Amino acid sequence: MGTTQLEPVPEPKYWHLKTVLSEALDSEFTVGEILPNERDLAARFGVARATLRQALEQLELEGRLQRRRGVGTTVAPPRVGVAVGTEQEAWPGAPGDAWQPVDCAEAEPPAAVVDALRTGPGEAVHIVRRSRVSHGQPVAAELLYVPASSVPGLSGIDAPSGAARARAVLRELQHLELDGQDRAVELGSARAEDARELDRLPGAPVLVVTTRFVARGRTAALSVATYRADTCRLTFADSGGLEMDHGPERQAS
Amino acid sequence: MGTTQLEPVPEPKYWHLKTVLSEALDSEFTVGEILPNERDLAARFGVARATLRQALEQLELEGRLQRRRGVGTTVAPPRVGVAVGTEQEAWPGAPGDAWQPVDCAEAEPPAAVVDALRTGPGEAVHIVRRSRVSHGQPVAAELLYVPASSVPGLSGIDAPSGAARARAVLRELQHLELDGQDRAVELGSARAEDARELDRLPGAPVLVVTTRFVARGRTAALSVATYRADTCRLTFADSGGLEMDHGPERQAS
DNA sequence: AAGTGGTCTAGACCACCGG
DNA sequence: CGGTGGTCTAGACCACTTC
Repeated sequence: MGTTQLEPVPEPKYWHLKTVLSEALDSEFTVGEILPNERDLAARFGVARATLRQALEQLELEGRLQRRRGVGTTVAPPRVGVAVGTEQEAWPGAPGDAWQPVDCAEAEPPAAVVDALRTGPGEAVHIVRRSRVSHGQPVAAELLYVPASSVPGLSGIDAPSGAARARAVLRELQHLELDGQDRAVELGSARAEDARELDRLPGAPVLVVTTRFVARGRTAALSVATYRADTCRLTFADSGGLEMDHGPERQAS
Repeated sequence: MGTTQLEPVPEPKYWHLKTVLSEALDSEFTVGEILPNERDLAARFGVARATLRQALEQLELEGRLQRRRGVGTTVAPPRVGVAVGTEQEAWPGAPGDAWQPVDCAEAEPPAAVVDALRTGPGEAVHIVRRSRVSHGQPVAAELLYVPASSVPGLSGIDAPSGAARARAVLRELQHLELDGQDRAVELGSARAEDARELDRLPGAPVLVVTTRFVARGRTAALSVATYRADTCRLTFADSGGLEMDHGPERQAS
């Protein structure tokens, strides 16, 4: 038999470590349980803390772990399915949508939004902030950009402030006839402000869902929603109406 | 004026660095241009290489940079929009879909797939591998799980191998009437095999799109597609039919 | 105050790509 | 071969939570 060559091209330590930890999580830990601290774990596996952290970071990215400064590392529950685009053909703020208005300001939007809205440069829009909660945890923060021309009813009104004003903008939106909407999903990292609202550190990975609402051939509103990528699975019930109910759902591997 | 306190609660260096680099990318670099190497950049900013790398990692995650071992770091082009779920109500392999069959095997699927397919334990399924190319670059790898019961026409046939067999399975699928489909998107990290196919390192961030195809009240096929998260923006044209054509599209910030 | 995860350093070596 | 990004180390200090 001679010498058995275990790793002709050895895989990185952190990768192997991640696999080992992943299997341990499946077999020896229960949801919510706290792991030993990083220094102990690193010592136990005979690696530097930085290497151990590289493995933990990946597992957190995959939604297997949850880490909180000053507290510890815990086994994360399975990702929650969050419905996106179920209420087809409805404006934001339509009865029964999952969002809660937070406040509203009138300001000049960032350049990327100006592009999408095709508003003139320097033109102010209503910016409605909303948040979304699922299972008691905040899962998403949204910025909804509404050009003044989409909500003409608001022009002369003495604006209330905060959430009341946000609701007023949403109410006005419903008067328009919605022609359609399209949506894009991409990976991003949380801005400092979103991170605070999502109870994460700045730079945390998020799924950015951009939705364009079209009325009268124009983009009447633009929603940019950032979902916690570690805890959320975005679900799209395109048709057929069947619920996607597939248990713990590990990544097929 | 006294001493101006710049950072009462200083933000992390890597975060500040990322901002500085991001602005430099916008103003002083063009797509495809190569940046100075990491050791030089770190020295220029007066930080350790590890810290500089933390900033670069974030920028790569956001699709602003592209790094390749042995080559260097280049300014990435804007993310490509990849249509997902445009061809509503169509089986995989329907004429004109974006995927290219690679090969096909018959094997027992992972546990998570068994759950979703509701096949019995130990029951083998056809596993079709497909790949998707956009703008000359591979953007996604797919594993399509098809229970034998969904393609009865294949049972007695002497199976051809490789792509031909994959095409045969897809052809058989079209005979079923598709009742509906639902889809989920979540963040994952590339398995070693997918990473190779996507020209990335193992563990690279990917968007995992799971699609369940329903026929006769059962899940007749399950697709698990992993898209490069750094280069892809998944687009869903839910309705209205308007193209989403919003230029360079930075994250609204 | 004690303990946790988060940031940062300075250095080393490795795997890969190109000329 | 030289240069690049990728991995790994051993240590230090900081920010935060909890007791």
